[in-house]
Amino acid sequence: MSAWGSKSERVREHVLDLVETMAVGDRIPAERKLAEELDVSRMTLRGVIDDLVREGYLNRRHGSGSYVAEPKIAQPLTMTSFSDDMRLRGFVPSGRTLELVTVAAGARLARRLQVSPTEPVVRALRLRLADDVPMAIETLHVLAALVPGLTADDLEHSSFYDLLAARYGVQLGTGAQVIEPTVTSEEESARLGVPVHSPAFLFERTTRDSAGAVVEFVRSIYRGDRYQLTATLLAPKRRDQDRARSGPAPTIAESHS
Amino acid sequence: MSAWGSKSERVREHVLDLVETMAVGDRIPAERKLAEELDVSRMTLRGVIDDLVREGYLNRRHGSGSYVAEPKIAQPLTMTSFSDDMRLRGFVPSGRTLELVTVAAGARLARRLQVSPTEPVVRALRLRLADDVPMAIETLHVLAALVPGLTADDLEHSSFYDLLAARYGVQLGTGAQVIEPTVTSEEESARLGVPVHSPAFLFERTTRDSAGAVVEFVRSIYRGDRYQLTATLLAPKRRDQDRARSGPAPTIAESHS
DNA sequence: AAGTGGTCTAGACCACGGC
DNA sequence: CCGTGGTCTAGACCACTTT
Repeated sequence: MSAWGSKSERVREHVLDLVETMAVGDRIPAERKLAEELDVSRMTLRGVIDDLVREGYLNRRHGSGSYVAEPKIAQPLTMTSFSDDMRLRGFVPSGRTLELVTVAAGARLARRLQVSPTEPVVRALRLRLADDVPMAIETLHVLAALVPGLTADDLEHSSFYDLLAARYGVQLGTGAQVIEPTVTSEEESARLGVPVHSPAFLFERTTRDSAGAVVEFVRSIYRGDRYQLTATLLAPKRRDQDRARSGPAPTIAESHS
Repeated sequence: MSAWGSKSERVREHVLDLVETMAVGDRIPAERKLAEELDVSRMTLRGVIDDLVREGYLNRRHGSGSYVAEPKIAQPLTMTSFSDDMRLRGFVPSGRTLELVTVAAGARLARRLQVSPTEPVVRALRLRLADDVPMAIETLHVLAALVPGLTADDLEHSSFYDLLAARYGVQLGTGAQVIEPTVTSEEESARLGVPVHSPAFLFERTTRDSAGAVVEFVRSIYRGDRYQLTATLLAPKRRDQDRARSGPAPTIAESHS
């Protein structure tokens, strides 16, 4: 996976399109057949299918075939915005921008964003709703220089990550998110419509672009009565004895209760 | 990856051993060279290295080489027991079994374990400590028939998963873990040594064996002041337009604050 | 230019599932 | 039995990094 016009990319699109036209549980064509149809070697097709299986689109059954997977109840958490996440789960996302200001980063935030403390930073406070029910409060910090002309309206009507890509040409790389349990403050409780000191998740996310530069720092409070995390644990690959390192990483997913 | 004596398995062990003798940042031999040394094709070796990269042992640099990766600060969460997790992080794990009884499953638990409500079930209540500091309270449920002769002492001196494998011949498959934010009850607070209503994680884990049968149901309370979760988000694979499905799953890891 | 990983090929044989 | 996925091969050529 890398070059845009690579054979794998093209095959991936084809197979993904195919999967989307099929029903859950349907068997996709045999690898040898599909590879020939798409004019690639079987190994190339297998690489693509391997990815799709890993991503949860397909299941393999040795000796039987590859089948369109059940859409996960708990969708994997991707680096999408809240909006995309909610849509993925069948909710209508919306948001209200409670605050949108440009301020100097300050010491703490400057360290997070890896910039000078005097660097102008856009701080946006957003209430996030799913089906018009408050779900989370999000505080977004992003370099002002990176998003000239950003308005509250932008944030309410499109995914911030879409904006970053489409308008500002920022290609996202990896991100790290720390998750802690917390309880809501009075202000948070009022905004979320939950009792004070309700259990909640605190998410702190630092996102980088594909070059490794910090793009944003986001602090979110998710109400614990409507949000849960689901981790799928995989059996570790056997190793004759334990080492100082660990096995395969499990996946995590968000879901609603 | 599957058969025990497969070439990939053997190669994996070799490369993993090699990695462990090298320092972080060292470059491993070139693929062509290493493949020849291990008497496999380059493609086979690449498959193994792909896995190791995914698992965080190695980093690849196109045109340069593959390098021993920095041990992750936040180790990936594997299907290990609390004991192994703590050891992995440099703590000395210990535990006190507060209760070990055999009871009828009852309606709720029977559904979780997928057995009859009258089925005898071992319930163990354990206090988990890291460096002698209470870290979590764990309630373990497992079919009594699966673990004949299990004693409180067993649970204090060895990993339950090790026990399952070594003494009872249970091979673990996948597990699902739901994570919610909560606050500690008075009893939990007392046992963990934290103020009442402290933020905490509630973990509910259902583990299956390699055949898909439910092995255990575990409910754990982790104190939120000493435990946090870290999710590594991966950039989604590009798709010309958004579809009803999502991209690659991120990894999650536990770490201490 | 030389060396490295990235992609792809056109086969081969094995292991499992279902008819 | 046959069709399926699982593994593996011995190359080829491309793209990138380093010298």
